[in-house]
Order: sequence, then structure tokens, then C-alpha cells
Amino acid sequence: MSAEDNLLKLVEAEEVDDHDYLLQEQVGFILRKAHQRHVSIFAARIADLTPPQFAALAKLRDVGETSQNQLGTLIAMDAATVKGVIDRLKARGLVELSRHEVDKRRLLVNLTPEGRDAIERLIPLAREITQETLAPLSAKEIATFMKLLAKLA
Amino acid sequence: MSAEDNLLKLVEAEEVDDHDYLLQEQVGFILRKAHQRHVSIFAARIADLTPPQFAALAKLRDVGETSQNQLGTLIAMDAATVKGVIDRLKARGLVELSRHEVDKRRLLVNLTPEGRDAIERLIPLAREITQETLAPLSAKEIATFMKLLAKLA
DNA sequence: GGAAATTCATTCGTATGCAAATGATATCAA
DNA sequence: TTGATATCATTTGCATACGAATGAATTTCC
Repeated sequence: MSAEDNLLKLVEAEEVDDHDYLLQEQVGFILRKAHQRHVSIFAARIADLTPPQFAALAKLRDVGETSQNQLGTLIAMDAATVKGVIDRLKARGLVELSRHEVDKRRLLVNLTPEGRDAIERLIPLAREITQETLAPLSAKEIATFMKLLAKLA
Repeated sequence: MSAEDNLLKLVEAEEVDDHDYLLQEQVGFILRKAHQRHVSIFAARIADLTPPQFAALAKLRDVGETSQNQLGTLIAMDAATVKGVIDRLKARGLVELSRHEVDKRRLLVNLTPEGRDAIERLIPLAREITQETLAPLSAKEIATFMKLLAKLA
């Protein structure tokens, strides 16, 4: 019985023998491995920045100055995580921080000129990373996969 | 410039303006979000074990006693990561460790009776986690998605 | 206006995840 | 047989990732 058959059986009958539970067929396990592979491809092409750090710079390039919390929402990081990422980018001079004049709770984050240079320089590499990650799929499969993956995320 | 113009340009010239780089459309970013969502669903159903810990127990159930390194290979964890996971499972009495009699480098890992009870009890919940993670997709979409995801992982 | 609730940010603790260095053991090859 | 290699495990350091608790500032609502 194939993995797809098991999945169909699971969905349709909502019952299978416990002996049929195979870790390597579970979506969570495969998602984790696919993510690991992507991170590895990313690191091979962009050694001096992590994917979350790149995401922060790329999003700041899109939206301009924003609060740390808002940035976290945009790149799907909770407050504690985004703080660490921004701290490290600040330490490297790629972003600068300032207080919101009206709402003194907010910490505004913006690209420095060095940060803008960096993200502009890295975007072509990021395109290659996306391509290499998707390389096992045909163009048609890529379109299908991205549509379905977006539904899950 | 319209979206169709961009598409034409992309297809014909294989070159796009850097302004067209959108983080939220990149496979790595969406993979990370899909994985986050799965972990969140997992945590809601299985509060006392993480996905990597569950993976270790589930794989030990499949293959029986193995070395720590071999287990790491089977569940896609490097040696440093698997050590931490096994240490925590050992501290909770779910696995037991012993030295390989012949090859004294190897650290054998096995389920304790408590560990076996735990994984048997959790597998039905794990099925529900898989179902809930895939719930946004139809049965046919699930089959397609799993096939393509496996190619990427 | 003022108390309650909300929002923004920080800190702490725990758990992956991986690169690199190290030590112990085992295997290979001259 | 022994010296070079390879394998297994551990440790350290760094970087996410998130729950929970805390404090400061703002907004809501009576």
C-alpha cells in the first residue's frame, strides 16, 4: 500500500491500524525536513545572514520604518523572537532603532544605508535560493505546490 | 506595469525588477509558516511532548533498539540535537540507554515500558494532528501535496 | 476623569538546530 | 602491526522559537 493510499484511507475512513502509523509519512515530519533542506540551501548561498534575519531586512525594504512588533507580525515571529533578530541586525549596523514620538511604547525599526545595500545585494541570491529549493519540481508542479502550501500556512 | 507584463517579462527574459521580490511569496518563508502552524497544532493536542521527542519515540517503536546516531539519521537530526532530545526523554524515564557490547563507541537507545505505553497512547492523537494540519486541503489535494512535498524534502 | 483592559516591549526558561572542535573507539591499509 | 582514517558521541557557541511573567504606555469604557 502506497503512502497516498494510506492517506486516502485515513481521510476517508478516519481509522487505521496503529501499526500503520509511519513517522516518515506524516506531514509534520516531512514539513520539518523540507524546511531543513531549504535552510541548508539558504546557508550555502548566503553565509552571513540567517533566513529570519533576511526576512526582517526584506520586509523592512517593503514597508519602510515600522515598530518591532508590527515587523514581527509581518514576518511571522513572536515578540521575543523578533527582538533577538533585530538586536543582532542592529549590532551589525544593518538596522537602526528609534522611539515612536507619539506612542512611546513603540520601538521603530528601519534599514540603515548599509542594511539597504545589503538587502538589495542579497535579493538576487534569494531568487536563486527559491529556485534551488523548488528545483526538484517542474514548473507546473511548482504552481500546484505553492498554491497548496499557501493553504496550509 | 501590470502583473501580466511582469509575467511576460519573467517568462521571456528570465529577469524581473528587484522590486518584485515579495517575501510572502517565497517558498522558504511559507514553508517556515506551515511548519510553525503544524507545531502549534501539535502542541495543542500533545502538550507534554515536542514533535522531535515524539519522533524519537515513534521511530524507536518502529525499529527497536538503535544507536543514538542511527536514530538521529532516521529522524533527521544531527548528533548534537538528538543528544539533547534523548537526554530529556531519558530524564523522564521514556527511554533507557546502554553501551553497545562490541562497539563501545555506540550508545544504544531503547523504549522503556513507560515509553512504549506513552507512544502507543499518543499515536491516535498524532493521527488527529496530521488530519488537522491537512484539514485546509481536500483528499485529492492532500495526495498531490504530499507527493510534491516529499520531492522537496 | 479614572479604573480596567489592551498593546508594546523585555526578560526568563526551555527546546530545537547546526557548525566546529574534541576525545574515544574502530577500521583500513601499507 | 601500526599509522592514517573514519565513526560515534560529547561539548560549546550561536541563533531561532515560543510560553509565561513583568512593566510601561495607551486605549476603552463607564
